[in-house]
Amino acid sequence: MHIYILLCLFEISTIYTMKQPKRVTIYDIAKKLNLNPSSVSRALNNGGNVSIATKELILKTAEEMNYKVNSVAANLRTGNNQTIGVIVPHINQNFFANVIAGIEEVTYQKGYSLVICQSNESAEREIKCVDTLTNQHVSCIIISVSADFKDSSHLENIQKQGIPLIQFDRVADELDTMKVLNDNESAAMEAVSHMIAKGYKRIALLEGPQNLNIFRQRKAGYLRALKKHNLPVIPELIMENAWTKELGATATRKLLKLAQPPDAIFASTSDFAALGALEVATGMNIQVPQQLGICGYSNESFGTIANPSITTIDQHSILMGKTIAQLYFNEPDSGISISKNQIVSIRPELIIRDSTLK
Amino acid sequence: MHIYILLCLFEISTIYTMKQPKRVTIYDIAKKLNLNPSSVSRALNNGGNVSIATKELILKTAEEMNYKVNSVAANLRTGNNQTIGVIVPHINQNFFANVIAGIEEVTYQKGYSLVICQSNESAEREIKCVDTLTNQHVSCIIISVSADFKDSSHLENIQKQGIPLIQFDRVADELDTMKVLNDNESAAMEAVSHMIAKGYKRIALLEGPQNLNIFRQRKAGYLRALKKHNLPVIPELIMENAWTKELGATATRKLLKLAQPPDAIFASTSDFAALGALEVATGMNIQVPQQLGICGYSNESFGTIANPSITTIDQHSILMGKTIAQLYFNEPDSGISISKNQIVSIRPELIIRDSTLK
DNA sequence: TCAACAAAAGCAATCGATTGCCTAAAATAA
DNA sequence: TTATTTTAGGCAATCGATTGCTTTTGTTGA
Repeated sequence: MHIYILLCLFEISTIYTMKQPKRVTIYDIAKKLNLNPSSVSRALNNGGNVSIATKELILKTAEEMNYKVNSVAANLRTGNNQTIGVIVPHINQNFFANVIAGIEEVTYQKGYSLVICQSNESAEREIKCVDTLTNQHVSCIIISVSADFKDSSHLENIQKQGIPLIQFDRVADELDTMKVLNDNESAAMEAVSHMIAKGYKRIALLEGPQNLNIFRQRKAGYLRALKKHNLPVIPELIMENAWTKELGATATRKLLKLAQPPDAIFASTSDFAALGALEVATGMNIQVPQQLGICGYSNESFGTIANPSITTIDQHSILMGKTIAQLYFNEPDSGISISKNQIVSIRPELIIRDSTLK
Repeated sequence: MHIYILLCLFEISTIYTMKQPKRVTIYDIAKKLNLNPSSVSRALNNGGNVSIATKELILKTAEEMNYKVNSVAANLRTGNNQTIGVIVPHINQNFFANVIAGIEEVTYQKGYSLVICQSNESAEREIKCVDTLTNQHVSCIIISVSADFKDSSHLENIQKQGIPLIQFDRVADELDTMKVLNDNESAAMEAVSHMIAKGYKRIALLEGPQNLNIFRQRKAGYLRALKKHNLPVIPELIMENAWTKELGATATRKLLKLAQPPDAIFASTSDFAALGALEVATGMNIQVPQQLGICGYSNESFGTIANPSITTIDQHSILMGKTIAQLYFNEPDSGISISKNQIVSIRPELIIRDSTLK
């Protein structure tokens, strides 16, 4: 009976030990070696004022005791936590996943880690993400705003807290921050000009939410191309909010039912919308590209697989991510650069495939 | 001249202020209200021992002074930082991006944030990621190991530090941790059985690196299906390391050149490999699915777009992510559950499309 | 052998929030 | 009115690493 109870207690203490194993600190190392914690700290950080002999002893003991630095404590003291926060609408969208991969590639080299948040296209949630990251005192916040974006006070607040802010792709234009952008207008203009050159004359536009700069810019590029080539702007060919495959399909159905249907569609929102358009056209026995040209945006992986393959615009997303991170590291210490409204523009690339080759 | 210098100093101090604006702490609030920091802390955390009047005053003042809690300091004191670390081979692969999105959905609800690392399929880098996360004292580490995975001492070390560890998809079988897995063997068996039922008799296997459990399991499922239906195992139809589109294409070319080529290919590695196979077959004027059946794995978005559409296996990746996070939150405090070798298995789903419909 | 100096190691404050314990004040009961 | 109990708020230690300053030890040169 006694033995049973003893075993029980032993069990409980084991569990407790498992839950909260006391982690080894520099104090433990110091005590073991009869040294002062400061010496241990200096040894571990390659600081001066430690003899080579004790330094090696400390390093060896730390290794033996399985010591791991507590970055939380170190960060509190030094005030710099090597962490960068990233806020995107969705982690699992190709473009954003690639940008993050690009950022990570650079930050990893520098020994920084990334904290990722997704806003789910909701402004409310975006604000919460910003709060989380500012509370954590991250070294920098990188953001592409949600579709639901309304006002930028939460972004201004980041700056007020003294945290460098880098916006990319979808940005609040009016805010004076570092920005890494695609030249959407030029890309759209190039795409539409290409279609005009191929002989398309009634080019429809599938546009995205106009509160986002990127969709405004793409529309501007579309309009500029028409103007340049003396083509009229036909309002009934401009379809609002067609930025998913389904919405793209719906918009295309409407377009193709017009008395004077378009002979081409520029799905400025995404390749998904372009795919929706393609499927609708194919379903109606309309020949692509002969009767209808289609151009997408974003260079999704399925673009080459579709039949016909889809002309699109590549945004160099991984490069974009790398550029963002480099922008931070090139000027990490200069307070003034933050206010200089530094903008880096990446030139997207038109990828011509079969869907516009009449 | 004096004025010039003064201006200069002013400039410099401005820059300095921008770089390191002193952030408002509870001490600032306490001083302003002639209170003790402890009261401020209690007021902000809804702790007791503060009158409603002072509490409201404190909250109002905190708001006015634009106070943001310093989570680093709070975490150091409480020892619990609401952060979960995730290590995956690549952030920008569909499957992993979706799993992360699933994890994030749950952790966000709980007020936790995610630190994401990618191992780039390198064991060395994976170890560094583990170090970073343990140093940060994250509350939990979630990992899917790299293709380069050799030994699991770094994972054991996570447990030694008392950090709960959840492995998913690609796991170190021998380690006693929580695991969330796909039932790869059953799924593979189901897929191959389906092909056999459709009349395919010489089914080739494109297999992945056998140091990864998932590829071993899929192979086992393939073998079990053959055995069950009394089909012989033909070694020359089993192709090693065919786990990208290119490698899948190369393997397929070899297979189709055999004296007795296969009449079906099970690309157990990915839809990409299946796509490679499909393109090679199409290029050789071999009819899919009439002359050659093809089945992939992972349900990539292009599966429906390919011609013919590709039969595949959906891994329910977002659900998997959610399950992982829930597993952590259901048992966050129970030391014993960690050692119970808790395994959750998610049943993948065979998605039959045209590429196997002879 | 001793002064002068350099190197090594110790001391103690600090970062900012949290929390157990204690005291003062207010509210209630006797 | 006094005794007793709540309630509000203050004090000080704590989490673990870092770092300026001081003290001790060791080395070099005279």
